Amino acid sequence: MVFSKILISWYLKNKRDLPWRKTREPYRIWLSEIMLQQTRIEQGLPYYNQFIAAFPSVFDLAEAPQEKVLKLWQGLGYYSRARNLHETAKKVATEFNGKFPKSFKELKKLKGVGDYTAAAIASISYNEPVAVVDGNVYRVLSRFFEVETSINSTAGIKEFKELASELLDKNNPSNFNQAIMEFGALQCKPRNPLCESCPLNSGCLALKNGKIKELPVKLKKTKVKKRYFNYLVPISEENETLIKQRSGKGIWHGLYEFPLIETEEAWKPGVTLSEEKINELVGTKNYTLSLYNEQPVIHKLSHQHIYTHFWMVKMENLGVEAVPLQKILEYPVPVLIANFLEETALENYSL
DNA sequence: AATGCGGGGTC
DNA sequence: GACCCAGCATT
Repeated sequence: MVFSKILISWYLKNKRDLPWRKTREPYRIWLSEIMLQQTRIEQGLPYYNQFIAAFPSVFDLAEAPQEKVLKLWQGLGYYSRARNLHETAKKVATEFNGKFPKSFKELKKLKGVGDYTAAAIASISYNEPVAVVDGNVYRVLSRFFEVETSINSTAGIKEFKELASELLDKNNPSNFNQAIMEFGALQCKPRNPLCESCPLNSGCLALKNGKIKELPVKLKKTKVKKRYFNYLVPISEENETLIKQRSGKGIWHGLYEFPLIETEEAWKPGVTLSEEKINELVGTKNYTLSLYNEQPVIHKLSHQHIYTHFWMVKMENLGVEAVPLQKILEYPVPVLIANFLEETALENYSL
């Protein structure tokens, strides 16, 4: 039997019941694909449902304020996806009359839509015969064909794309693409794949040669950088605080946070913060400072470990940018801040 | 070609 | 602690 036939047959029997599998609407397929980039289905699923409920059409998404989009995205990570999502929605709504481009080539021009996502939308929504190559595909193909080319090398990317294209069932690109990904997620898992029950085990070269654990090959380890954050949590007698939107290229661009003092070194017991900087950030020298947590909260991201101290800063009043404590839960914030707000129930705070 | 970008799950 | 997840944009 042919590779593609076995996969599709396995898929039809084993596929999960997922909301984006009940439609071919490009809007819904696009939304699901953006959300699932580098994201597990279990993590993305509730976000998808909330987005569809809040924004049933691309026009609804286009018309929403950015803050509302980011708030719904809060906790999903890689926030540039949400910003690009919104920008693309506006473009599709206003320039394309709400219709998504109808080919791989045109889809790829949309912001946030790369090779994988364009292939996924084109094949699933329009039956265009273009093969997807995601982490699942790399794993399945590298194992079955015992390909040792690194999946994050230029040569590897090209080789796997060509291999996937050859194998693609051109009469059923939608099912083939979803089948190979679902197969990678459920059967040919990264760790402890289910080889005994695998419908492809008789032809799998890595299994035959004992190379399952070595494949796929991926070069370079990610090195983790340590950072030291001191958040000032201003609280005025009016029960107001300060919260600002992050900008620039770094993490959490577009999300809100308290005034931040980042240091090069870890905080040591007994050390306090520079009066000058506090004055600069909260706009007064008349404040009472108290450290909220002696033990740092360690927030772990893929490439950074952020050692965090929160400092309560009490003062009489804040400037025109002050935000009522009751409003802070409306802002999109990093999980690090959301956890702090959850723990302190700051919106109910009063002096 | 290399790097940065989140948060959560698994082992 | 290391690796991975329906990747992409930028440099």
